[in-house]
Order: sequence, then C-alpha cells, then structure tokens
Amino acid sequence: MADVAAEANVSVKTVSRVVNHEAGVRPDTAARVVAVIERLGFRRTDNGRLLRLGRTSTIGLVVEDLANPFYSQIGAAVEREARIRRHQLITASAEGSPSRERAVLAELVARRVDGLVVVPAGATPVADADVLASGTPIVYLDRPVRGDADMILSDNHGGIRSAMEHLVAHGHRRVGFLGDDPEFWTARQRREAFTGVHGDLHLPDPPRVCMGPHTMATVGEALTGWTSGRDPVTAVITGNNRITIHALRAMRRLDLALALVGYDDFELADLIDPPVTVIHQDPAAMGQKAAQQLFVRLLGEEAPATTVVMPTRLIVRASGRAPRPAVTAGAARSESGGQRV
Amino acid sequence: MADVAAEANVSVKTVSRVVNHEAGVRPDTAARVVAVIERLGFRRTDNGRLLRLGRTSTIGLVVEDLANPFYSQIGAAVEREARIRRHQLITASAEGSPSRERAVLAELVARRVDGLVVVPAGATPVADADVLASGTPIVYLDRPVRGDADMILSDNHGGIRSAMEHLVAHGHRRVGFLGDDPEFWTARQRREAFTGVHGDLHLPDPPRVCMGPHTMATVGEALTGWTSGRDPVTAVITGNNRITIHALRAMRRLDLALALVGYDDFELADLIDPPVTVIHQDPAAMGQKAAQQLFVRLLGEEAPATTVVMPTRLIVRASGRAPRPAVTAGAARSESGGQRV
DNA sequence: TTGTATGCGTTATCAG
DNA sequence: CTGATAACGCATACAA
Repeated sequence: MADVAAEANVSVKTVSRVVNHEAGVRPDTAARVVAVIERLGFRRTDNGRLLRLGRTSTIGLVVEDLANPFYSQIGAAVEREARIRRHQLITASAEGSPSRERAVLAELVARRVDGLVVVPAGATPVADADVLASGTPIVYLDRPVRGDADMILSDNHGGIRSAMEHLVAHGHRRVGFLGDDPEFWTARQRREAFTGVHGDLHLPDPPRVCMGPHTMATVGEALTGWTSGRDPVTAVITGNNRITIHALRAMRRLDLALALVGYDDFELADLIDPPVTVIHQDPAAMGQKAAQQLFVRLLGEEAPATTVVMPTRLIVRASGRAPRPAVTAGAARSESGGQRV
Repeated sequence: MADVAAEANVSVKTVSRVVNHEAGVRPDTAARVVAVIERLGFRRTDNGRLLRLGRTSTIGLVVEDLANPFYSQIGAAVEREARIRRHQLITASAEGSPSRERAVLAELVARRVDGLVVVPAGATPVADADVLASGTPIVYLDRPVRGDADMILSDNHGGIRSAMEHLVAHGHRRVGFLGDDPEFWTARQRREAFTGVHGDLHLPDPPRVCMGPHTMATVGEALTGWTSGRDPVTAVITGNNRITIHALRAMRRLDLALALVGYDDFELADLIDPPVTVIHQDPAAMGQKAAQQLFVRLLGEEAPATTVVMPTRLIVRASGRAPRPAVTAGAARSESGGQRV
C-alpha cells in the first residue's frame, strides 16, 4: 500500500480510501490510484486490516470427524452461512478427544476467530473455560454442555420413541438397542430414551441394550446373543449411522433377518434390501441453525442463552416391518400380508 | 501483553520472551510474569504475531461441495495433514462456479493463507492469475489446469479401462456410459477413455454415451432409450458417485437389471442388491498427497512443478457380472454359472 | 538478564 | 478533499 501511495504521489490513507471505496476522494485522484493499483497488482492484505479492526471475519467449526457425512453436512451448511456473511470458516477435527478439542479451541481462540460452532466431545462436556474467558461467542451443536451457552440439539427422545412405536405397531415386542459409546451424551440420551419407552410400552423385560464403542464384530456378537437364546429379539434400533452400517453388514454376514430402525438417515438407505427405516435428523438444518444463532450473537445480541431442540422425523421404508421369512420369528405378527421385506 | 508487562513491572519484550519460552529470563522474573498472565487470563493473539512473521500458518482448501463424500474425505485428509504441521485449514465451497472460485481464491489470498489446495471448477481451468501473482503455493487436485503447477490427478483412463475389461470379461458387449457434465474435465476425460477403450476392445459401434448434468430423470431416459430399441445395452458405466446413485434409483424404479460399474466407491456399495462394482479412487489419499506436496513447497522446495497420477482400483462386487435373470439379455454370456447377482 | 526502538499492513483521528 | 501520525499486538535487532 505504501508502494502504491509512493507511486501515485498520494498518502497511504488516500490509497486506503480508494481501496475501501470511501467517499471523499476526488475522482481523478481515485482514478490515478486505481491505475497504479492495477499496474502494481496490489491486493489489500487482511492481516493488517483485521489487526486494526479487531475482528477476523472468521469463524471456527470443531467436530469429531469431517469425513463422517453427518459432520460434513454440518460443515457445508455452516460454511455456506459464513460465506453469505462474508466470513471464512476454519474447520478442525477433534477426533473425539476432549483434550484435542481443548487444544484446537485454544488455537482458534488464539487466532481470534469471531465465533465458534462446536460439537463437543467427551462424556460430560463443560463450556470451555478458555473460550469463556476469551468472550468468543460459541454455539454448541448436537450435545449440550454444562454451563450457560447457546445450544442446538436434536430430539433424541422423540426420535427413539417414534422408532419404537413404529416397531411395536408392526408386531415387534422384543427389541434390542445398539448404542454408541456411552462416552457420548447423545448415546446415553438415546439409551435412556430406549429404556424409558421400553417401560412405557410395557415391552417384556429386560430391555436388551448393548453400548459401544462398536465394531462390526461387537455388533455381530450382540445380535448373535440376542437371537440365539430363548425369547429372541426380532428387531433392533441402532444408535447412529456408523452402527447402522455395522449392523447391516453383520446381519448380512450372519444371515440374520431382523427388523431394523437406524438413527440418522443415510444416502442409499432406500436402495438396500430391505430399504432401511431411519430416524432422520437434518444435519444441514442443524448446522445452518447453529451458524445463524452464532451470527445473531456476532451482531451483538445480548439475550440469554437459548437451547433449540430440532425435531426428528421417522422415514419409513421397509426394514422396520416384520423380519424376512428366512427367520422363524414366532413372536413377530406381521401386519404387512406377506410383503417381502 | 502490554497490560501484563505493566502489571509485572517488566517490558513487553520480557513478557514476549516468557510467552515464547525464550531463554534468558531470570526464573523469578519469569515466575512473576507467569503469575500475572494467569491472573489476567492473558492469551497471546496470533494476529500481531503472524503479521510480524509474515505467515499465517493457515492453508486454504477450495472444493465444489463440502457435503459430497468425495470432497469431505479430501477435506478431512487435508485438515489432518495441516493439523500435524500446526496449521489451520480454511475450507470453502466454490459450488462448481468458476467465478465463485475466483472470488473465494481472492479472499483466501487476501487473507494471506500460506498455501492452497484447490479442486478447480470450470471447463478448462487455468492457473488462477491472482494466486499466481501473489506467489501463494498452490496444489491442484483431481483436475489439471493450464499452466505450470503442482497437480494430483487420478488415473481416469485406467479406471475406465479396468471397468470395461471387467464387463467384457463377463460377457458384455453393449455398454453405455453415463457421464457427468462435460463442463468437468474429469467427465470429458472419462468419456474419452470410454470411447477409446470401446474402440480398442472392438465393441459394436456406436458407443452409447450420455453426458450430464444428470438427474435421476435424465439417467432414466437414457437407460430406457438404450434398453428399449434393438441391440439393447446390457451394462452401464457411471461417471461418478452421484450418477451411480441416480442410475441405481432409476434402475430400481424402471425395474431394469443392467450390469453396472460405478466411478467412485461409496459406503454401503456392498450392501446394495446386487453389490455394486466400482472404480475406486482414494480421496483421502489424494487429499493427503496434495497437502504433503503443498507443505513441501511451503518448506521452500523449488523443484519444477510435478504431476502425480494416483492409481485407481476396481473393486469387484457383483453388479458388473451378467444382469439378473429378470432381463433377457441374449448377448450377455454369463461366466458365473447362474450365480444370482 | 532486561529494555528500547522499530516495523509488519492497515485504518482512525484530526489537522490542514 | 488530503495527509501526517498514532495505533492494533506482537517480534526482531540491538543496546544497556
């Protein structure tokens, strides 16, 4: 900028004015400056500007794994909202580790991002002290934290309930729940919803629950156990998209034909045989909501922290009906008249 | 930092030394400073530091759509490489628009990212002039650009060839190609590979090609056309993951049972009926390679631009064999002895 | 061992 | 309308 100023025989401030389209520059002066800018190929650097302005026009997003479709859809939505508002998005994976999450947040705070959207890791997430101290606005997503903060959550209880009611309506009484690592709040939440609804619907005790972390092997073992004894399970609910996939593979490999409702919709769920009934949360909508809430804060809104619970929707395909004929599931009273699901 | 200095009765420089763990500070002084830092909750801001240092420890990633698994896997890999090297990653979606890509790149250059990984948009991408002028190291990914630059590409020709050889080995002679928008270089590349190999293998002319942009409807129309006349097509190759999915849905809806090989692997391809044979590119490996190459440049490597072509791998499942019995595919000489695929 | 002066690139203030 | 100067938060060179 100094170069341009020297070349155009004006002060840096005048160049600054031209670059920022500020009023109060004589047209011919402006034209001269513009010409020099073109000739020298000058581009304003944001660093100095942002240092001076005290903002970075940057927001940070911290999730567990950017490659997981659930998070990548959140990421795409947050980035879009940011771009609309001329902000840039720094993304980081915490890889499920609370300590890494703290480190990543510290780095983002050090960089003075204007705000943060975080899917918190760990068993009982606490509003991050560093972030709190820095005063950086933050919106937590998918899982709540102890402390006063904006949160966008999903209706886990409602999702599980809709799944179980669906299964029961199709004659299932013995339903198993394959949950994720109880380290995750959502996993515990869904487990509690499962046992709660299990009681409400007067299903035969004990409720079968197997929490993760899961691999296809652990899922397979659980399913084998649940189906090999007396009173075999005829349906399972899986606690998230990864476990759904493990379960589908395990069922395929073990040649089990259980009814299934999966948490999280996934692409191609309709092309699997049978098409998979799922509890749909809308990650794009959640991400958008979180970003919007963050920008409300960035605009100086001082209202008390809000918690938004986003609804889920049961997408009925076929896997929630009675098991396939291959299995002799005496207890399952199929309602769908021999439909091969 | 000035506050801390004042409070501890030392100079800013001493605080700086303590913060950066530089040698040459008396332990008791350091302790005093640390105490004040704790008390005031001081955290160094990167802005000033980076302004002074002339680097930002930030790299940028520009792709078409962060929610597409192909790109989100690239994003996760690039972010991981960046994090290992204590850099942060700014991601942006160009949404397939060259003008938006230019705008996004200009913003990243203005922010003085240290380097860029870009999946270029547009028909004939040219090394971005702004980026070039700024001297920002850049690695292009998945599609080449005119001009001298590092590129990580995928072996599109080899991928298509492996798919066609597989289909021919399973008795198919009339194969259709459903490509993406010829706007994309990869789409054109794969189309050319298809027609080239089609000739090499002496398959009956004319080669059936239908380029996008595609919806399930356009894919359905193409498939209907190809299968309804005489000399019906018995197998199709799809040009990327989105088109594969359109094709699967269309075939399901139209009750067509064509052999299929899809470009790009996708989760659950093995659970579809029949399991989908795919040409696998490894987006994570491509992203990692691109980031590694970028960091080589960031370390000052001055070697001439390199182009790396990553191999593809045919993952054989079942969909590439003869069509299902439902179709009377006289021309398809199944080799798999009645196996029900 | 510690401090002073200076500069990174930009914008704000206020005087001309 | 234009410019000189200070300031943003930090690091470097050099001096004490």
